[in-house]
Amino acid sequence: MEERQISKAVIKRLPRYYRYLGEILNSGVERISSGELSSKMQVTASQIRQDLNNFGGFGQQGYGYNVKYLYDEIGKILGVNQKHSMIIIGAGNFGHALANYDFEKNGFVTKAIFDVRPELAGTLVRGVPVLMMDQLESYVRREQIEIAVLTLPKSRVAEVADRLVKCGIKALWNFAHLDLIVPDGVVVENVHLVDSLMQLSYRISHYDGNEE
Amino acid sequence: MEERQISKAVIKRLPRYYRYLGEILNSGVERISSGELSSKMQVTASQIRQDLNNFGGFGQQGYGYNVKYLYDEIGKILGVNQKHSMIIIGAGNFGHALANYDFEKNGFVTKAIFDVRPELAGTLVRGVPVLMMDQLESYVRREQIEIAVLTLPKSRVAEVADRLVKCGIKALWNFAHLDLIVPDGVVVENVHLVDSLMQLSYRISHYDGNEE
DNA sequence: TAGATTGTTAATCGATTAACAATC
DNA sequence: TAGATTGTTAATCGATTAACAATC
Repeated sequence: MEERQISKAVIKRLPRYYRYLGEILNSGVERISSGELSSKMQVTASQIRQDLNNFGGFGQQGYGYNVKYLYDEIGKILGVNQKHSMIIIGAGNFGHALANYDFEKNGFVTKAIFDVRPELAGTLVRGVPVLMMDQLESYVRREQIEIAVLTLPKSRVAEVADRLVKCGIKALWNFAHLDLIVPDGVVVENVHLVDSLMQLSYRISHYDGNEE
Repeated sequence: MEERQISKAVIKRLPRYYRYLGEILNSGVERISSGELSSKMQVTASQIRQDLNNFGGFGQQGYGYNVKYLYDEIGKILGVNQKHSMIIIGAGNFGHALANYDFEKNGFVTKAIFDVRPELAGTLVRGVPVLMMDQLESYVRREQIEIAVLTLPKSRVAEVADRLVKCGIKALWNFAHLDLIVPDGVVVENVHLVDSLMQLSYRISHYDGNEE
């Protein structure tokens, strides 16, 4: 499955390209040059061309890029052309918020929410059933769940992550404020909100202009 | 206010140093060398020393770093030694989740939540009052709010951001999936959950080992 | 064909790592 | 004093930008 190793910096920019191209597509524009896209996105045209050429030549000299085609290709690279089955662990405020978020248009389908509180058993959140933690392993195996969203208390995350890994989860989207240790082959993506807020705070006191 | 310009990469690592040092401090350890911290955090000792020396010499040759002192100093650099007043715009699921999150221990105090729905007026979320959007400007000015958390629909974010900027907000913590345009002097930090999920998806299909 | 714009190589810039003299 | 470990300079590595030949 391996093409040339792509740098983290490039991967991080892909969703942003995808978003802009989606908007441009919706506005009815058919083709775009790296120069035009560059001025819309505030990145260099050179970087756009370099980034895209990591994955192949999607453009055409003298013409530019076909917006629809490029959008679809980046979608494929990101894997959002496929369905990804997802469960949320923790039916707290955050779990609820994520269950109500519309990730489905990008292919991420939330199948169930897990919690320990018996009074939630069988209830629905936006049509998604809340199940009990003792059903976790059997459910993940049976439904071939790919992604688990971890929105449970820090103290319980490591143990739950272990259980998920043991029943073959592919990826953990971790909202707890700690670094998970997982075996090779399991992907972890962290959303450390506190870190984000601290960076904001840093920038308030050492003002240095915007944009990462 | 300007010391030497610090790179984004360094700033991004600071909250993680802060978190590890906090845990080490709690475990009762008094001093630590860059080498020890390096093996705990999976970064090079060289990077730790370089990063810290952007802000001054916090260590001592032959000894290492005093954990408590270093922890406090990084806290000061990040600005989490001070109180930051915060409002949340949008009392939806996400707004609720964030209002319930314990940011206060790091100095971020949520003062109010704003929404347009009249039926929410005067209600409380974890003791925080829900106010109506027509009171936004006067409240921000009167209470000298520093940070606004934007958890409202994409279509309304730009307009609200403008209003906040006009009444002197210092920073926007933006959860909407778009790039805000703000004047110089206002800080924007984005939390693009969809982008994070797409990176996860990319990494599932092009498995490449972990850690950013 | 002439003009435009890509794909790609080369140059530059910045960030990370290594090395080591300074010093506790 | 000898050993440890920092602070800092130098070397390396990687990412971004510039330049341009290829080509539609």
